[in-house]
Amino acid sequence: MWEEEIKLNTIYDFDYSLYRISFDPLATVQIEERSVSIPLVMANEKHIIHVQAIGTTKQPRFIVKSEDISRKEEILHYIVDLFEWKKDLTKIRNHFIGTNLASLFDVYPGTPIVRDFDLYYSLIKTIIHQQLNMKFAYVLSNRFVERYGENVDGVWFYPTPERVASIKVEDLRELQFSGRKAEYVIDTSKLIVEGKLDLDELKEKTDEEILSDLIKIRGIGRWTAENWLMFGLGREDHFPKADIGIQKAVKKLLGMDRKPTKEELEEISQEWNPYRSYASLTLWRSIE
DNA sequence: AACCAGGGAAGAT
DNA sequence: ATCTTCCATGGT
Repeated sequence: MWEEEIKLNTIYDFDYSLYRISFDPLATVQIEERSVSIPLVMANEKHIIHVQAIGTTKQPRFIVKSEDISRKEEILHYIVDLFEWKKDLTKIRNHFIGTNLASLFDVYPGTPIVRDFDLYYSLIKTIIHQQLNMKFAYVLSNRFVERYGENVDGVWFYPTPERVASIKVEDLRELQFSGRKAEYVIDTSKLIVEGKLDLDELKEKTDEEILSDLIKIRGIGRWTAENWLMFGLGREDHFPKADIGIQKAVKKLLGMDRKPTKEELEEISQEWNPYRSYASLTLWRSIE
């Protein structure tokens, strides 16, 4: 067992991270204790990492704990990367002073990109959630994880690509996946197992390269690819104009009586560059 | 009961 | 290239 205290030199609203993570009913978030237990597979070993906030948005401090002392540095590196504790959110908030999002960034300072714990999880979850309301989306996700994933000491480890590649469309139909969605999930997993899709390799490429690579895969469109860039990789400058939540938030922001058009979204997002992902996060947050 | 949901593919123009 | 239709199922 080891434990490390970490102090940040930026604003950072970790309670919002916990809130977002808790959208997933299978996530092990303790809101009162301000902590989360995170599953991490490293070199085929399963680790559980406990992260607890002990500071404030203005002065963020955390305690990170886990078991395996021999992996301490690697695990800390993963956590700092996952929660983006080296990003300067103060600078990013300042970028929005004087823009059309100034008031929202005033209400919600230090909103981080809340990244998914794992690249494969992020992609498959996004495919499963396509076109579904959040409630049913998580019902499907949970059935999927409970049937094909693994629970260790109360923490769920997401199904592996190998496991998912071996299941059949009918198996997922039983969980109330549509046939099409079942194909997308299984076939994408097969691509990964066969080495035709390497998410860790993709990570090194530019946003544009990743988008064009992912969109070639059946079942992955622009919305899914952009979501993966944001929530899988934490890329800073994406504005998912196709997302219904974003459209609603902009409609509310501008007091419109209809959804904004693509052109209008393009127009108002210009001044957010190069931090459009943070603008998107804050917009989503404004309607949650 | 009708329309929507943090879409995408395939077909039609 | 851009617009429509279909897919599939629960939520409101």
